[in-house]
Parts: sequence; structure tokens; C-alpha cells
Amino acid sequence: MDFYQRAGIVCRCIPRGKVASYGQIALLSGKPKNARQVGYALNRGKLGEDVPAHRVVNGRGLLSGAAAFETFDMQKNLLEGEGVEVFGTRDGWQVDMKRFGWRHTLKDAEEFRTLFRKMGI
DNA sequence: TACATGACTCTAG
DNA sequence: ACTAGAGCCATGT
Repeated sequence: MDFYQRAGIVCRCIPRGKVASYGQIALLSGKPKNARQVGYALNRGKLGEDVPAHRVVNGRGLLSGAAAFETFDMQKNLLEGEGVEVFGTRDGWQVDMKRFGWRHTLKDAEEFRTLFRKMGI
């Protein structure tokens, strides 16, 4: 399914020092309801080797259970390494989406659509 | 074909 | 602000 191909491209556009949610990636990839599939794809490495998987978190800013990364605090370390503050909560490691969430513009969304159309995916 | 699973999200109370 | 519960959909068995 080329949804994964599109999702891979979107993920690679998340700026260093910012994070995006699964739903946001799904939206920009043209399938707003496929947030779960984005998680599935990242977990299985279906989006490619070079995708910054650590920059994808859930809508509330919670890091994944870390189960998919090599070590428990891998995702946290990678994020802190690029300046993202991570704090602990009852539910796990979390980032403040207000401060570190990637705010894509309508224009960004439009550019993705035209790019995908041009690529035929 | 049928049913369970899950790096999710939205809504109602 | 918080929490269940429902909705969601590609995959795997």
C-alpha cells in the first residue's frame, strides 16, 4: 500500500527538535483515520531505515512504550539529543506538544498532496 | 472468510 | 481535567 510510502516521506519532513503525532502523519499522508497503521508501520520498519521514528509520539505527547526501540530510554535520549525536553508522568515519558509539536501549515499539507500526485503514489 | 491485535484518537460523562 | 468506551483499519493467523 503506498500509504506507507507517503507516510515515510512525511516522517522524514518532521524538523529536528520537533515531534509529530501518529494522527498528524496519517492526515498528511492522505488517510486521516490511519493513525494506528502509522504506529504499526514504524514498529515493523515499513517506512524505511532512515525515518526519524523517535520524532513520532501520540496525540498527547506520550512516547511509545519504548518497546520497539533497542533500549527502554532510547527514544527519550534521541529526543533530548536534539533539544526536546522529555518529562516523566504516571503514564510514561512525555513531551509538551505546545512547545515541541510540529505545526505544519495548510500549505505544507497541500505541497505533500501535489508531491504525491506528481509521484503517482 | 472470521476473528484477534495494536507505537491510535475522538467523544461523552 | 480525567477516564472509559467506542470507533477505526491494515495485518496476521
